[in-house]
Parts: sequence; C-alpha cells; structure tokens
Amino acid sequence: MKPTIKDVAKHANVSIATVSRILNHTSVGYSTKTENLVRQAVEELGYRPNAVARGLINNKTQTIGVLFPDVSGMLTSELLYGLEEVAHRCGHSVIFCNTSSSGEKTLDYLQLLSEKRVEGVIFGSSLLTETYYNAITAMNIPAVLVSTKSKKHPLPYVKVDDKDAAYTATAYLIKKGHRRIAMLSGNPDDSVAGKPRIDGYREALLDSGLKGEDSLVFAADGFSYEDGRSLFTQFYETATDVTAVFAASDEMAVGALSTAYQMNVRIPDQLSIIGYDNLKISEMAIPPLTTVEQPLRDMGKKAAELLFEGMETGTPGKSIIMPHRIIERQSVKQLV
Amino acid sequence: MKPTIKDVAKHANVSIATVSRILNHTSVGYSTKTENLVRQAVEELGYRPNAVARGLINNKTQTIGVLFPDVSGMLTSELLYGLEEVAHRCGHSVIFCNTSSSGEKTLDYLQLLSEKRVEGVIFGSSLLTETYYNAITAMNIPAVLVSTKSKKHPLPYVKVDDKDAAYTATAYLIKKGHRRIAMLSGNPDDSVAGKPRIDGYREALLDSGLKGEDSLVFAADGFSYEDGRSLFTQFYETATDVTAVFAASDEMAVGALSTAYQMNVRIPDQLSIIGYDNLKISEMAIPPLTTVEQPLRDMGKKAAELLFEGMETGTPGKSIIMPHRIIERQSVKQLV
DNA sequence: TTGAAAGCGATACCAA
DNA sequence: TTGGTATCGCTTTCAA
Repeated sequence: MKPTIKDVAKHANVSIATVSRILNHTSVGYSTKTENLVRQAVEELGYRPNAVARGLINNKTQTIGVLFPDVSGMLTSELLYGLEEVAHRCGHSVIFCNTSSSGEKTLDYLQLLSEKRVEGVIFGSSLLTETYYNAITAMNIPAVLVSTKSKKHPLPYVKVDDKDAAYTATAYLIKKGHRRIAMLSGNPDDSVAGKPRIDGYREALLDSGLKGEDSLVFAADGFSYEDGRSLFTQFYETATDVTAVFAASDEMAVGALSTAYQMNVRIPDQLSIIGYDNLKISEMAIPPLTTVEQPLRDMGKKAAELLFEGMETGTPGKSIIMPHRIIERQSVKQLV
Repeated sequence: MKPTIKDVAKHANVSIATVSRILNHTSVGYSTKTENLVRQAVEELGYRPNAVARGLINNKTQTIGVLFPDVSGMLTSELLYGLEEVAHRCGHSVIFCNTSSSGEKTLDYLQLLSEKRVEGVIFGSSLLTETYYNAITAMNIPAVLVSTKSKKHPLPYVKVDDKDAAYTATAYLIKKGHRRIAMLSGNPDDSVAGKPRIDGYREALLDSGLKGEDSLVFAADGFSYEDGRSLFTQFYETATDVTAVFAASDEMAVGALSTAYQMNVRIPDQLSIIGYDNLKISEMAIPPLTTVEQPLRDMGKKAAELLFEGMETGTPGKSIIMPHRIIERQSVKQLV
C-alpha cells in the first residue's frame, strides 16, 4: 500500500510529529538538517499525504459539490468551466452531479454530498424546491444558486435578470424597425426562465406603444432545439405579418432557423430572429445568430467566488445580477 | 456541528459499536428493539455518517477522478454524461478536472487526486505523455483512457477505431459517386486523432483505385470550428474539381458549412460534406450534416464500467473498440 | 445481543 | 528543535 507518515518518520529516523511539521511548513521549529532528511525520505518513498485523514482531523475536505440537471447541455458546460476554474484556484475539487432533472436523484446526491462532507454546494439551472432547500439547509454549509433563483428561499444566486434581458432583446428588435414581433417561449409556468422572459418581451412591446398580443407568444415545455422547431412551425401556420421573432434560447432559435430554412423562409430577409444565451452554436449558425448574451463562464466563476466567500466568512453573501448584452450578428434585419 | 455516531449512541443509550452495526446491516446481532431505538435517534438528530472517517478506516473513498482537456466542448460533455451515469450507479462520485490541455495542470491534478485517494482515474481525449503515465502508475490505482489511446503504455482504452471510421466516411463518399475528395484534417502529428484519420481517408481512396493526393488534405492544428473555417477557405482557393470533403470533426464540418454559405457555395448541390463525431450540432446544422457517429455517451459508460471492473478485479481489463456508423442526413449528394 | 478498545493517517498540544 | 500522545469519526475484532 501507499506509504504513510509513519513510514516516512521511520525512514528518516524522526517522529511523525516532525514530519508533519515540516510538510506543513508549520512552526519554525526544525533544523535544516532534519528537513532535508525528511524531504529525502518523502522523495524516496513517493509519499503523498492522505487527504482523507487530513480531512478527518480538521474537518475540511477541500471539496465542493455541483449539481446540474443536464451535464451535456452547452449552457451547463460553460457554467461548469467557470466554476471549476475558480474552485481549482482556491484549492478545491469539484464533485460533479448530474441530476437529470430528477427530484429523487437530486435528493440522493445532496445526501451523498453531505456524507462526503463537501464544504459548499452550487446548485444550477433548475428550480429549487422546498425539499431541496430543506436538504441543503440541513447540510449546514454555504450554498449558491447559479442561473436560477428562489423567491421563497434566501440563498444567494448569480444570474442575469431574465425579464430585463428579454426586454433588451425585444427592444432591440423594435429599434430595428420591427412592429409585429412574436415570441418562442419556454414554459410560462416556469417562474425563473419562463414567465420573466415573456414579461420582459411584453413590457418592451407595451413601452413602445405596441400591443402585446397573447396570440403572438408560442410556448413549449422546455428550451430545446426540438421545441424551437415545433414552435416555429406552429408560429408560421398561425401568425401573420410578423417580421421578427424573439426565441427564449439559442437552441430554440437554431431550431427555428432550421425549420425556416426547410420552409424556404429566408432569414433575415423575410423574417428576423434573435436568440438568448450566446452559446457557441449561435456563432456557428447559418446565418450567425444575433442574440442576447449571458456571460456563462463568468457566472460560473462568480458563483464559485460567492461560495468561497461564504465558506470563509460564514455568511451567505449577496446575490449577483450579471450584465447581459446584445451580440449583433446576422439574423436580424434593419427595417426601413 | 454535525452529530456523530457518538451522539447517536448516547441518545439511544447504546454503544457506538451497536450503532455502527445497525447502520451497516452488518452481522445479525441486534434486536429489533435496539434497532428501532437507534433509527429513531438517527432520525431525531439528523445524523449522516461521515464518509471521510469511513474512508479513512476502510481505505475506500467511493470516488473516481476524471480528467479532460476541455470541459466545455460538446464532445467532452457527452462523454462525461455517460461516465457520471455509471459512476453514480456504482455508488461512486466523480471529481471532475479540467486540464485545459495544460501539462502542469494535469500533473497537479493527478497529484491532488492521489492525495484525495480516489479509487480510479479516467483520462480523456488527450495524449498520454510519459510524465502523465508515470504519475498515474505511481498512484497505483486503475486507470482507463477514453477517446484516446497510448501505444507505448499499457492502459486500457475505450474509443472507436479512428482510421477505420475515417475509412468508412471516405468510402461512403465514394459509394455516393464522388471521385475527387478532399480532407479537412487535424494535426497530422497527432497520432491518435490526427494521422489515423488521414490514413483511413487515404486508404479508402487507394482501395477504390483513386489516388490519394497530398494536395487534397488540408491540415490544421486542432479540430475546431475556426479550424474548419480557415481550412475551408484554403481548400476552396487551392483545390479544383473536388466534389466532396471529409472533415475530421463535426465542428470543422460546421465551420466549413458556414464558410461555404458565405462564399455562396451550395451544400450539397455544389459540394458534399461529411463530418465526424455526430455531435448535436451536426443535427442542428443547415443543411443537417451527414456524419460518422462516435457513440460518445456509451463510450463514457463503457469507460466507467471498465474502470470499475478494474477496481474490483485488480487487473486492468481489455480495451474496447466502439462501433461507429454513418448517420445519413443532407449534406452529401448522390452523384449520378 | 451488546460493549470496550484498537486502529485508519494525519494534526496539534504539551513536555522535554 | 524534537517526541509523545490525544484526537478526529468511524469499523471491526474480541470478550462478555
């Protein structure tokens, strides 16, 4: 088996206490001679301190847990990228949990993370239910929400203001001369990414003296490519005189783009489309998709920073609203 | 702080040994009465066993480490999805490490994982250098490679046969009537995903009595969208009479698609394109991209299964070549 | 059926 | 400058 601190001590003819002291640069009490002796022993034995034992004694595992409903989504991966980066910088590992949007799996994981004594939890992209919240508070460690939020529960979150961002997208379309604008939306009952975006869209319309007709918002259950496709078909069969559409996600927008292509409607000449997220696919789309950016990696970073702050100070820290902005590409046409 | 087994014992008026026995369903030696007592105490105190302490005593952390050069790539996310799924099923957590293709970071991580006493390691998508290999063997735990392999080092791997898959892609193009076929390739010095794919392409050509001209393979450093774009431009300025191109990755193929679109070359009417990977974007592309599929999620699963097998048996296990197949969509035209 | 006690590998306090 | 030892929370003999 792996050598332990005892083996090193024996090998160097010193006590384990001395070895520990030297390896942790703790106290100033040891001679250069013994230090060399010990370091050499460490080298020869290929000794690596056991983080598990260390974790047991000082109650610190240097690990955080991260829960996402869908690892394979491009949105999640970007968030994860940012998270991991700062976690690593802060000397922490991340245990990564794919909840598959399953309540049971989420609870399961929370319990597991609790047993593993992670020092903090980041919960991403999905609704924080009462049960989850209870499980998290029972863990008695800091937690932060990313790309989601909770009205009822006082956990700090990092996200853009969805309503505001949707407002910006819609206002952009209006500024470009569009008057009849449809929306491809997620689930209106989704109070974090669904309803707020619809509200923002509607408010922008109203603020410009346009009317927000219900018949112009097409809602799906989720925000997927497929949702975008079917919504676009619905839209195209129903709506008339629309010159622009705001899709609540880039995946949806790309779905719309594809379907439009197949239906021979030319983007942006016959119809303008704006997306939401600024995923890599929006850049790769044909035509390149104009969209409102969420700074995903930064959000991941900020969330981790917020968590570490909470771990150090012992107090939750303040939620962060991230800025959003329009990325102009080629899917929106300026109307005369 | 969190309640310990001691608290539970005290609360239930039994010894910690009894609590341990009951919680681990170990031995048959305890009465239903005490069991109830203990369970109730656990409930009341909200006790969760400390996996760290447990890990210390039985030298098992129930976690594995996973290293990837790029979390945010869609390829990686799919692999990760599969990995995580079986890890979870096997009662293990995954510590997720983004190496950013940096040698130093990789070594760093390996060391960290070693200290954290993970029980196995999965190394993905990048070249296994001598140093990495040494670091891994020094950890003295099973390791498996996914979406990469090593000629020099005897670690089991899970991947498709790149040469074979490239052969299939090229042969498909030939079957469709194409005779002059270009290739957009990764780095020819890359012995795992670079050269083999070029070899497969060339061999298919030769086997059909066509000549594999060097001037028809355009190589980049990587496999990115941007690489695809610039390669396509190069290709288009140089090559003549080509009717089809084989791109060594879907991202490259999509880059080619975009560039082609901007140059007004119509796919597949004027030029056919086939990709490699079958990422989600290939389905979302315009036109939908014909490509050769790597069963990414399955590869992730298999890799994890292979690792767990190794952890149980103590022997490495056999490498797995995953099947590949053509996914026919609309980017390749049948020539008369 | 139950309890006492010896570790697992490290840290940190108290003496020497 | 060093060593002995209690301790972290748990599992697992060995006795009772």
